[in-house]
Amino acid sequence: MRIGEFARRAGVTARTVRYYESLGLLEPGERQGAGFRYYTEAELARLQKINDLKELGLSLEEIISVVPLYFEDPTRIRGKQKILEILKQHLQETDGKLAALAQFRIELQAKIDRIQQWLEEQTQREGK
Amino acid sequence: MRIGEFARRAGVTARTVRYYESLGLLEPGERQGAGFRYYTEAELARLQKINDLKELGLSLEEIISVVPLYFEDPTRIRGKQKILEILKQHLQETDGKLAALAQFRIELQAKIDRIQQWLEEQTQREGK
DNA sequence: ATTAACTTTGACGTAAACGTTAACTTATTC
DNA sequence: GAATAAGTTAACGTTTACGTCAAAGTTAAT
Repeated sequence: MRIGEFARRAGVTARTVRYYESLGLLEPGERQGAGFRYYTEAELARLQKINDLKELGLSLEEIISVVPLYFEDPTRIRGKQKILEILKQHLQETDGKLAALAQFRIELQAKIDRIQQWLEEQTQREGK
Repeated sequence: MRIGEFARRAGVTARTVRYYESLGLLEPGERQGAGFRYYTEAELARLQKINDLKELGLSLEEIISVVPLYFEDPTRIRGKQKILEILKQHLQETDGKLAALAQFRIELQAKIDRIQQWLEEQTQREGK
């Protein structure tokens, strides 16, 4: 498929796709005819995974180092020792974020409960 | 304390402090003498909470709406209904992120285990 | 053949979140 | 009192992640 359909199906713009290619996040799509890029379903899956990782708050630079793990045999990737270190660091950061987000959630819930309860008391006090 | 010490203790720069004040994230520090800002321990606590929320990936704009809840009686804050909606949305987004991060962690751990096991097999195969 | 839709590259613009610099004043230390 | 450190505002610079535009060409449908 061409870049417009590729981008649409992934929920991004063609500009984004060319930008990711320039970063090395996406392979240069196979060029045909007058230089048009053509993409495969496999490449679409990769772009969708990139989107997922972005949603997690990873920067594009971080995604560059992480995304190969989803589409290549990890044992065949170059520089495994280094990747192992990067992964462990990611894991540690992820654990920290999980804990912080869970705490944030508890605090949020408590405040929601408090405001909600107060509003209900106000409503009852108004005789409604 | 003055802005330099205030920033240092919070782990940010004076530029950041002035920027946050311009956004309304921080109260304008009390001015003395020739316009120097002076800050209190309470304001330091607020700045540290802002940092914590930033670490969670919230934008400064989002932090503006969330941070008052930590330092003011939620029932006394203006526009409670609206804040309740914002909080509920945050809670929903936080739950989504928690689930996604947990999944991401599982995937990361699995890949770490796989690479680690392969490396160990390599080492044993080398008779070392 | 015509036309609409799509593509290309390059480059400037935008937003968020500051960093850095300049010019000037004040506070602190010796 | 001099020297040094710290403070002020304003403004331009930087980075990340694109958006938008221009100019020109290609592809696909009719």
